[in-house]
Amino acid sequence: MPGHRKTIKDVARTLGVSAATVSRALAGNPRISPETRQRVEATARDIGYIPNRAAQSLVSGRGSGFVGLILTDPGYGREDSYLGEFISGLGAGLGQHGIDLFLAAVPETQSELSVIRNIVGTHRADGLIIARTSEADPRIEFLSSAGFPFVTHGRTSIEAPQHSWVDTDGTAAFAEAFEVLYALGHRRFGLVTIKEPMMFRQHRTEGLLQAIARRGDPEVSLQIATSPRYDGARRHDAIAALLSAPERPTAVLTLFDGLALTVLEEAAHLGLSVPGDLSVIGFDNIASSALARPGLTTFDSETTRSARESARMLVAQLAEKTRPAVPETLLIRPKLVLRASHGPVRLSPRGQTTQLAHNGRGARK
Amino acid sequence: MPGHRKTIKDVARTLGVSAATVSRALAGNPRISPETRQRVEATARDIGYIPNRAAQSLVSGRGSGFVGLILTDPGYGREDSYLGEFISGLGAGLGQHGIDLFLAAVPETQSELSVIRNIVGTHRADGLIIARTSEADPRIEFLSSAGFPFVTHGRTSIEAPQHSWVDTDGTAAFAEAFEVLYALGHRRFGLVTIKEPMMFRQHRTEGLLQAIARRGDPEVSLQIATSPRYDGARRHDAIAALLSAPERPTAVLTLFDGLALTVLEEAAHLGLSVPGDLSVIGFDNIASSALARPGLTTFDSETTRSARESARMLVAQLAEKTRPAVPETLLIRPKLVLRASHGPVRLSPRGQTTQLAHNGRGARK
DNA sequence: GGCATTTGTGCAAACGTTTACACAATCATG
DNA sequence: CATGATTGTGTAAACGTTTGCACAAATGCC
Repeated sequence: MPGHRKTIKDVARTLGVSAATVSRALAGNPRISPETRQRVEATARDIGYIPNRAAQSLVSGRGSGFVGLILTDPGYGREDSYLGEFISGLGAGLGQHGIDLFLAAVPETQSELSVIRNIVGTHRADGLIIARTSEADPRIEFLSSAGFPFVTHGRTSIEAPQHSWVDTDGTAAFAEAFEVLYALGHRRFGLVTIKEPMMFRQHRTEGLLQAIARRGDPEVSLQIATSPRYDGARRHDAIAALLSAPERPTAVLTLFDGLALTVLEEAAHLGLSVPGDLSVIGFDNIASSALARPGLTTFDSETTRSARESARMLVAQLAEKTRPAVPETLLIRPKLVLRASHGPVRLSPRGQTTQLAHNGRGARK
Repeated sequence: MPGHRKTIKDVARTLGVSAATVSRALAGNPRISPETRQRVEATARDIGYIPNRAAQSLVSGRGSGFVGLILTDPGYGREDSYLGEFISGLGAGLGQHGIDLFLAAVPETQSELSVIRNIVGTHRADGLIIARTSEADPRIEFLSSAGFPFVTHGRTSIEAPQHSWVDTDGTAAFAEAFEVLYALGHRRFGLVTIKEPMMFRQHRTEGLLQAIARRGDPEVSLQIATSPRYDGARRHDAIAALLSAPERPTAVLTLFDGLALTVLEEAAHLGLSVPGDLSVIGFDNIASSALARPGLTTFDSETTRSARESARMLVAQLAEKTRPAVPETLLIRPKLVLRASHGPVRLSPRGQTTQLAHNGRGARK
């Protein structure tokens, strides 16, 4: 059977030219006559020739045609649809350019960094997408020094960027949330945050603190509840404590919707009406937020769009031979999705507020 | 700079042996003395030698080390966390075997089948995972006839399998749901289903119909509401119609949780109490189901486990040279997650029920 | 019409591996 | 001590492609 895969030589033979000519014709080499190119392309298609990528990349050192995404976070996928949305966006952004997405799982026995090192070493991928950056991120340091193309979803520092990234402007969003609530009369604020040093934690928190400071209203107070990211029980406890404090906040911002939904639950549990007794604003606009009672006011973080843009940037980076002197960055402003979990403050009978130090950091309950 | 990538020759040179010896030693060829193997391995590690996969697969015809997953469904990722969970499971299952996952997006301009054909042609992947099978699935036909290794998540036919698959036993689950509700006194049932001819639709529906037929109680009736899968408005309409029928069902099964949540919403809208006036059971146990009010009784479909098993099967298939005569299959029995959306039927004042024809198919409203 | 230039093509080497075959050294056997 | 088996290693070809170099033919110029 001639079931064997067609090679460039087969094309050459049927056409009576050399393999070199076929190679050049297919590569669009200008030294091949247009007429020959035509004939080559036709026969290549006819006999079903498909270039052998292994051979190609062996000789030309050309990339693998893959862009990698590291699958690490065990909470990925379970809690929300972040991963699904992100991947959909990446796939769409890359597919247009004939690049495929390659997912590397991190086995329990290995560190994420070692997986990255392996990918870089083996050239398994031509570039990497790094999701969910944390505050001190060794991955980024390694990739930068290795000169490997990558784009992060999430910034790492406020300073001038050393690499390309796409991020959500959590700073602006949280400032906006504060202003909306302040305008509704709220003065006692709560923030539900996580222990883990993710960049988005830092940005969103700062957005809130800066907005409070900018306002400069001494009546504004802020109480902060912190819990581990994936520990449901601790999360409930922390939030319950926040809501049952004697001077409990009348408005609570949360780092992401999952936390806000828990606030909603705890509020119901404690007999607090939302938004009557308590306003709640989340972040991300996950599917459950629309279904919550009351519907959660939150920010749409446009994960899919971020992913598509990340893909675009990485592809652009791969196309250039050298790394761009000044990396491309994109800050996406999340849109406030108004639903029913926020409203004007209800004048409480015993309504005195805690003082706020002007450095912007509120008293910790 | 010696920044060039180390080759097998570098190892050979530093050791004073031939490249062939190094290759054999690293491959575990038994004709190499243990002592030499030791030395080779040591120096290889020392100088940081990483085999060039392109060269390897060029000469040995060995596979690419990738397993592909086709990203097609635009609803993927948005509605629930299926994609995220599935990918996490796949990654975990494959990572253990040093195989990587590769995601191919389907551009709007191309059909999924052409993408698959391309992957098979280019040997971009050694095997494929096909998710969410539909009732007449050309993908499966093509892959089967091409002799390409693959595993599907979801069956395609009830008959003896021609290929390996992992699936969720929706038939048994829906029968179980029916029995639970029947025991609680329900006789008027509703089913919310979708237009699209997915396999899981068929299996789950049949499970319910069979259970009804088995019961043989002429008092049992079934009304069916159908809507397009992703059309929220039509979905609401169809469900509202079902719930406001004069002889509306007292218990509603839905094909998946998304539909059940809509039932919950519509019930609230119509002033029906759940589970007092209406029992609802979903399928999949998505995150929102636990947060719904009342908590949704549903089945846990164990997506992650399915994915892990799919990966395992595919890896096993790849390891064998020939396709197994009798494909491996796995039917996972979903576990009923009892929450608060179902309960005993409330005796209605005007409680006569529709007759049920004995072929098991109920009257369509 | 001779010469330089342009244009199109072929030859052969190279990329980093694996592997069939050959061969040298060692060893047991008679 | 010759013989054959065993053991370990080297040689060289092959995988399918790209590309530097050479070269023949066609073209332009004086």
